[in-house]
Amino acid sequence: MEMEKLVSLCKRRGFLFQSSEIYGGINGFWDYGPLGVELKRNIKDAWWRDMVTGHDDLDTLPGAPSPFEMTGLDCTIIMHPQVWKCSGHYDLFHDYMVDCRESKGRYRYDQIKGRWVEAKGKKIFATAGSNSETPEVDIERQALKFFGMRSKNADELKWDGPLTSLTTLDSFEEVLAPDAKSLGTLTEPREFNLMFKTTIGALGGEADTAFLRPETAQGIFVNFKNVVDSSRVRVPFGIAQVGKSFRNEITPRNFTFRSREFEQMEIEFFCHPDSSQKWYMYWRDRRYKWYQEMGLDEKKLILREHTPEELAHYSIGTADIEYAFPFLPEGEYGELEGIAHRGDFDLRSHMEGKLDPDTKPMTVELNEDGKPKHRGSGKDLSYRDDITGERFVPHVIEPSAGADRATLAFLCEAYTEDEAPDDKGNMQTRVVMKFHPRIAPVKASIFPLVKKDGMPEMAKDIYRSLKKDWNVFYDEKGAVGRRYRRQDEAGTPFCITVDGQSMQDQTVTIRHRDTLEQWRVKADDLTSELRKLIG
RNA sequence: GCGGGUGUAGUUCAAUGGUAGAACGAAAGCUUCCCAAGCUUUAGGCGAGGGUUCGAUUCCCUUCACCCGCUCCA
Repeated sequence: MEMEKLVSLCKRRGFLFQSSEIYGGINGFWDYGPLGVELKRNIKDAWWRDMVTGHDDLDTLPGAPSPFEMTGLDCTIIMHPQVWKCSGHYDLFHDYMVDCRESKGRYRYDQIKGRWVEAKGKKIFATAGSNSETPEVDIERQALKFFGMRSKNADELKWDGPLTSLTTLDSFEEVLAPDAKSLGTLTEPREFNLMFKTTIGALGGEADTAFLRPETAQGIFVNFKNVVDSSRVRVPFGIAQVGKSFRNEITPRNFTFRSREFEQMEIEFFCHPDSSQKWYMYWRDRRYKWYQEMGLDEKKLILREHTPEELAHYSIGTADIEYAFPFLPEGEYGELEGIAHRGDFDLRSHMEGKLDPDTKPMTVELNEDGKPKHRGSGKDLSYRDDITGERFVPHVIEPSAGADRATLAFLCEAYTEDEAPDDKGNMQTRVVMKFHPRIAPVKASIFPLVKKDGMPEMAKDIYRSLKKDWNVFYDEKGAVGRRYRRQDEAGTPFCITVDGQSMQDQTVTIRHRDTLEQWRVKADDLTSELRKLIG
């Protein structure tokens, strides 16, 4: 499927529009149209229903180590700035980048490593980029190439000092960039603010700077104690939240896949440290299955465990659920959801001050004065098990899903072109959005076969009665075949048609979107029939 | 942020230094007893700003957006 066809259908049928389009659009922001808003809401509702309100607290679910509880939360987008300092976002999101004028490459300032080296009477700082697995080797190769030397003469290179970061240099004059052939091609470090800044108060100055949240998760962590104190939940339990987040992506790309304003569906699941590994595996497998149950093709979906090098050391595991989006090259997948084992990093950071993830066991990161770099709340966020009497800081499993990415995946998955006969029996290309009935924007469309003989009246009655339970649509205009095809493009799974026989025996036909099959049911049974079909 | 490409109606496209056409789609009506192509009618557009010119949708500059590659993706 070509992506342009889907993008054009989304615009044409009102799934997705570019934000602020009449002003020329704005990069990285997208609006959901009349059909899109229903689709996305259905996805979010299905998630909330399946994970939270529909959750059975009493029994042990298949694959789960024990029964558990689920509850919800809805917190603000703007939070106390200290939240982002302790979460680590403040430091991580203020990356300095340098660009190479020669290679056009861009590098994280602090991740370029290099060594001073002298040969042929010239001293340079040879470097390797952050993606280099063998920086020492790459740096030597760079140096040899620059000096025009062969590798057998490598011992003529006079190294001065150990591998060090570019950040230790005052000037880039003598720097040989990772992919450059000449010296001094790097620009000055420039700050990239990956968090959106805003100002609190009409007169706010620098001291009143706040941030739009880059993830919903932190709101759950900072409310952990509130939820425990107010809701009688016991570990293990999860807190779910759906809401907007904001990231100043450097390059928004691929339709809505990488947007600057986006919506997340996140769970923070709190459990005992001893059982966290099992819970991690439980959530990973359960969430993977969920996408398949909602209609994503198993063959286009992978569960990718992060390699040990990708993991934060405090994490036992992180897995991505990834989908083979059509805009990606063959064999590549895009992340829909990440399931991360986060240990006690977050709760402890909000208690004690931002932890240094590179220490083991983790200790609070200190500044030059030996004080915490970012102070925590000082509040006790540990949990006491009333039955065992044990007190501990729970470990956290975080299934973090992108609502917009899920919506995009379902749109891509649904887009189908097949062949259907026209009124003369000739086969015609038919565009069908094959959404799972649960997420289809419109559940059913009701038509009078022709606009006379009492059919519209009966069809309208049916429309009104079904409207109480579902988003249904009524259409009496034009040829019925045209009306069917219009609903196919909207992804409506069922079309109900009132015909001549209906006037005699009060039955109507139901037409299935994917099979084109039709069968008759009593008009009075439509609600129960649809309930069966939609699930 | 860099390089390349593209911006004309809701969509897909055409033409032109003298203010734009088509197809499909949409709307209204007619017809129609089951899968978009029957009839009539209607609405709708040169991404934005500036310049050159008597005159710019067309040429030039800037900008914005989209696509591809690089970069980035905590």
